[in-house]
Amino acid sequence: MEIDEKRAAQIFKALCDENRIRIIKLLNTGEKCACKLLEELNITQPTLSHHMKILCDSGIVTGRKEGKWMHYSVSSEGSETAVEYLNELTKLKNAACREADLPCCDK
Amino acid sequence: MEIDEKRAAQIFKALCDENRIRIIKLLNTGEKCACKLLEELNITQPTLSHHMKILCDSGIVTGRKEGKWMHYSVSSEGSETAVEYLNELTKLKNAACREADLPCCDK
DNA sequence: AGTTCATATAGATATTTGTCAATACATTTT
DNA sequence: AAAATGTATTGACAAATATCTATATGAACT
Repeated sequence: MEIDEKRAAQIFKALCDENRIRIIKLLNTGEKCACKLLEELNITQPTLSHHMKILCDSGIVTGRKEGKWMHYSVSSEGSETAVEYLNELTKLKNAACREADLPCCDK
Repeated sequence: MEIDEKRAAQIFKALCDENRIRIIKLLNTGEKCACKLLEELNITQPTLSHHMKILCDSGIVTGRKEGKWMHYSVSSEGSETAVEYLNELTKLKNAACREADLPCCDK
């Protein structure tokens, strides 16, 4: 897999705010509506809406509108992508893949 | 595992900048010294130093000083922690773990 | 149609962040 | 000891971000 830096940054940016981490933890046990999330977080409704947009745009969370209510849940597809990106980034490439496997700065 | 929001945010914050993603990609093929990284990135030396600090503080990268040179590599321990955090956050808890497994906003 | 309620958007603001130039620090070499 | 070299720190600044209040949008119910 080829890592697109911009896309990777977007995905991890969605995860780099404490409140968004809390939101994902709340969605961890299943779908929840915005009003439920709002009860549990010390933020205003527009702020929640802002965070949900970032989470949905990243693909990690999906939203479902039902009447007046928005229901959010963790997207298994989106989070698999995130995990793949993280694995691909951090796993050491094997020797066959390396061209630059030379001692560095051996001056 | 219990997710510490602050720690999780720190880990993912390290990954949410395009240049830091590029740095990790460069470390993907093995340890590299700062000067080598600097050659490949369109940033100044102080900016690189700043990014390396963030990456090291997050645990994802480790640094090794050898004379004048700093050698950086992806920490397998740190990146495993990151993957664990991401998995723990995004995997749906099974029914036994849920207390709140009720339809939400069923008004 | 008008009211109510849940969510989204707009605009303002304080904080955080990425960046650079200048300088300090530390280690090697002469 | 002095010069050279690689990296870290400081201070400044512009851009991005998280937050709020106020308002708009949209859907359900009288």
